[in-house]
Amino acid sequence: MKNLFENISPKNKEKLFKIFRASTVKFTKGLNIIDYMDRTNSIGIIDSGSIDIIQTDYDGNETLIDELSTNDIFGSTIYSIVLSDECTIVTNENTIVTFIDYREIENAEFIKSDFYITFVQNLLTIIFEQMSLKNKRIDILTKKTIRNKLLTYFKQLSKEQGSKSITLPFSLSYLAKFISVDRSAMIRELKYLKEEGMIDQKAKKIRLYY
Amino acid sequence: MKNLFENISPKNKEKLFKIFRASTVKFTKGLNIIDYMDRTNSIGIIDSGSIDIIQTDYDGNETLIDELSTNDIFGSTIYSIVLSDECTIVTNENTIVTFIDYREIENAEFIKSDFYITFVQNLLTIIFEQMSLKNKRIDILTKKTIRNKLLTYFKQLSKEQGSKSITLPFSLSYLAKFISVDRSAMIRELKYLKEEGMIDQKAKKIRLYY
DNA sequence: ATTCATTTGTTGCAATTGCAACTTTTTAAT
DNA sequence: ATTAAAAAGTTGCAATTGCAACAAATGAAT
Repeated sequence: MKNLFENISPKNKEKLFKIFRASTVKFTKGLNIIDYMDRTNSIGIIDSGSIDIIQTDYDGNETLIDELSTNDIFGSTIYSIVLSDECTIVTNENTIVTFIDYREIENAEFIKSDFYITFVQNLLTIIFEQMSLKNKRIDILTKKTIRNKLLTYFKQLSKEQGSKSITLPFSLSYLAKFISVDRSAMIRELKYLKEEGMIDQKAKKIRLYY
Repeated sequence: MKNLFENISPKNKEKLFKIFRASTVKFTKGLNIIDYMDRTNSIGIIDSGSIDIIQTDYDGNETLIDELSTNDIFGSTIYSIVLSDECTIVTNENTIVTFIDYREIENAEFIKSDFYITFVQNLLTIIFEQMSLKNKRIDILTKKTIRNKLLTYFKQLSKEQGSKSITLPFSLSYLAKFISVDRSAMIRELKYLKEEGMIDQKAKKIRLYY
């Protein structure tokens, strides 16, 4: 996976930081990042660690909007919901984030240097990757039954891993959140799939027979 | 909404077309676009009209993966599914598409001109918009009941339109597809919401009371 | 080694949903 | 104005799902 500053020397990285008013910040676990962000014009890219984006309703209910990890991008332009008042961005662990000022990408008429272009290209690559991930998730979420959601996800993994034997990148509990279904109902459905001989599954190892 | 060639003169637009091996193609209704695309490295941006992305399963079932319209972007980088063999991209109406060769964005070391940067900035803006749209849709799709999907969508619209009285941008039938639920079940749920006094709804006009 | 937390697995039950098969209304096309 | 084609709306019913309330297993931390 591409890094935002791939193929850019430390010296030029520093220049870019100045141009984009960028900063890399290390957060400890459990912090609310949102105060560190310029509320309207900055985007954050996670270098390492992970964060939760949580929305608090008018009636106090908390909804987990998204869980982000390495290379994920967040900011008002991307999550229009996010920077409204009812939103919290919390680190799940020690997390390093790079913030850049989005306006400077838009208004950088003066920059015609190689590293600027490299940077923008890197950014584009990361964003395309993100788009692809979101499309894949939508592909799953639009399926109407738990069974079809699971099968769609397994198919995606199988394609990525180039095999009918796949390994889940996360726990079953997390999978249930990812495909947005009740965990116990999902495990019940997995059982049915096993009984019908569609799959073999033991912990994170799954073999597809379809 | 921003156009890909916003603030770029016709002359420079032509130069960009050469650099990116771009072409703008007019398609009549019902055509399969996919043959016009370089299978691996080109992305298409819809200037006007609309297309369906359809996946055909191993057993012949057709699934509508996405319906795209003005400013939407498609291509192997974005829909990893798309350019596999089982995929068709069909125009719903007369449609104009601009294809650009993605490699040239990545390898354009030689270009340091203003219009190049403007172009990349426009592209970034469009992609950020797209990301935001996808996040919003995911926000809806992750809700577990039809009711919550509807309320989430209405809330989004209400925010965009700055009012508790909103106008749907498309038909109810399309809305059902968009939030991925059975149409008749959705209309039933709308009825309940009306009966409970949560909303008023007549055709595409909806008033929220929550 | 033991404790605590997380993850996995199970099941009954009520609520929600999709599906099918309709009718009615609205919109578009000649 | 007439016809055709979408869109909207209705309802019964079976299947799927979420929820709650558990028990068991696994993993991490001291």
